[in-house]
Amino acid sequence: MYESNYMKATKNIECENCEARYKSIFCDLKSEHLAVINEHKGCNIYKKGQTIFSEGFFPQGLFCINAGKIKISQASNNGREQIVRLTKEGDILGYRALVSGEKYSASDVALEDFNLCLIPKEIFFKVIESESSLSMQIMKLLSHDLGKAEHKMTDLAQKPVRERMAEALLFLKETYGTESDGKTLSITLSREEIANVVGTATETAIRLLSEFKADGVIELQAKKIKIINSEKLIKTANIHD
Amino acid sequence: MYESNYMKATKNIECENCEARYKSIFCDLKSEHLAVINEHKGCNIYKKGQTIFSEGFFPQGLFCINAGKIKISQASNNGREQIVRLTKEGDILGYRALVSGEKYSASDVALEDFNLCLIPKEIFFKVIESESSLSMQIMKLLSHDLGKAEHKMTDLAQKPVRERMAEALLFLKETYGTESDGKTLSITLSREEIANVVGTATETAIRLLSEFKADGVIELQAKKIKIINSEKLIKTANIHD
DNA sequence: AGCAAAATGTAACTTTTGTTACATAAAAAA
DNA sequence: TTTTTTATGTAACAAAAGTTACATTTTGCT
Repeated sequence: MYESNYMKATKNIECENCEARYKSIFCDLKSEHLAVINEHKGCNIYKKGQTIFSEGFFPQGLFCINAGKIKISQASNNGREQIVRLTKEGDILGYRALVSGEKYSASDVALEDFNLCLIPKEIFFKVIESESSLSMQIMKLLSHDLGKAEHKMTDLAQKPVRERMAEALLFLKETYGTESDGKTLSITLSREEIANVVGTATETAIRLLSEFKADGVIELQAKKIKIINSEKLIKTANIHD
Repeated sequence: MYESNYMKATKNIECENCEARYKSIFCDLKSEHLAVINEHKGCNIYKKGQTIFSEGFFPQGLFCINAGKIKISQASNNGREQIVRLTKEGDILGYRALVSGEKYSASDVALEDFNLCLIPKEIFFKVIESESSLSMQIMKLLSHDLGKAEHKMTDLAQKPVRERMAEALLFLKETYGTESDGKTLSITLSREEIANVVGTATETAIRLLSEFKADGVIELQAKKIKIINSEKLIKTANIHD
C-alpha cells in the first residue's frame, strides 16, 4: 500500500528489518551471522506463475520467502503434476536439494506475486557450520516435512479421493489461513491445482467440490472456497492419528 | 555361523568392531565420540515379526541396525498398512521422530532376526552438537528420504498399480540386492507386505505378480522373486527422471 | 505325521475413479 | 467491444482396481 510494485522491485530488503524473519528458521540467528547473510544475499521480485527453479537443476543457494505463496510440484510422465508442498512467507525454499547435494527434484512456482531472497550456498554452509542451532532447525524442518510426506503417502495409497479432498481443504486452511470471516480460504488455487494437491483428475476434483457444496459443507464464490461446516469436513476426511 | 543365536543375544557389540558402522553415518565419527556412544548404548536381539517401536510413542534414542532388515510402516484407519521405508544394516532408525521432537509417526517391525543398538537421546544430541559433520550426515539422510517420499507421493497419485509394482520390485532389488545369481531378490516379503509397499490390495498384488510371471518378466519360487527381464521391468515401471 | 491356521491364488463382481465429450463461463487478447 | 482462449462444470462411459468368495497351498503347532 505504501510503495508501488516498482519500488519494491528495486529495494533490497535488509534481513534485520525483514518481518518474515521472525517466523523463519533465522529468528534466533546470531546478529554477526545474520549480517553475513544480509551482505551476500540477493533479492528478487517474482510475478504470479513465474518459475523460481525447475527439476533437474543444481541449487545455487537457499531461497527465503519474504512474502508470497509458492507451490512445489513434481511433473510426471503422463503430463500431470503433483503438488508436494506449499509454502509461504518466512519459509525457506530449495533446502532439500541443497542439503542432499542432489538436483532439484521438484519445481517451484509462484502462486502470487512475491519477494524472494537468495543466500549463496557457500554462505549458507558456512553459517550452518558455525551455528549448530541452525542446522538443528533445518533438521527439524526436514524431519517434519518427511513426516508429512509419509503421511500423505499413506493417504494416497489408502484413502478414497473424497476423503483426500476433505483433508486437502483442511490442509489449505491450516497452511494459509482464512480471510477475516474465519471461513473463506485465503489461498486461491485453480481447480487443476486443487486436483494436483489431492492427487486426482481435475474433473473429479470439480465433481467433489460440487458435492461438498450440495452437502452444505462448503460454499463456492468463483475461485474462493468458504468452509461452512468444518466438523463435517473433518469427519469426511476420516483423519487418522 | 561361528556363534549361536543365544551367544549373539548376550553379546554387546563394540562400536569399534561393528561392521555395519562403515556403511553408516558414523563411519567418519571421531573416536572419542564413538567411545561415548559405545559406553552408553545398549544392544538387543529382535526376532522376525517383533515390533521395535510403535506409532504414538516418544523416541528415547536412536537405533542403529547392526544386522537385519526392517520395515517402517504406517497404519491407517481402514486396517491396512503402508510401508513407507525399508532399512538394513548400517542404517539408523527412529531419527525422524527423534530429530523433529514428535511422536513416532510409523511403526518399525523386523522382517528377519536382527541386532539393534540404542543410543540414548541425550548422548545422541550431545555428539551431534560437538561434531557438525554428523548433523550434516543426518540432514543429508533426511533430505534424501524426503526426496524419495515425495517421489513416491507423485507415483501413488499418478501411476497405475502395474507401474508401481514394477517400480517396487526394482526398488527392492536396489535396496536389498540379489542372491549370488544376480537375479533373485535377497529380501522375502509376504504378498501382503509387497502390496503394502506398492500401495494396493493383496489380491491385486498377487494378480500382477502372476501377470509379470506370465509375461516372462519374473519367476516365482515360493516367496522368492527372481527378476528375469530387468529391461522390460524398467519399461513397465515407466520411470521418470 | 497330521491338523489347524494362515497365506496364496483365482475368478466374478462392484465400486471408484479416470476419460471423453461437450456446454458454459470467465479471462485474456485483439 | 468482440473474439479467442482458457478454465470450469456436467454427464455418460470405460477402465482400473478393490471387494467378495472360495479353492488351494504352505506354514506352524501338537
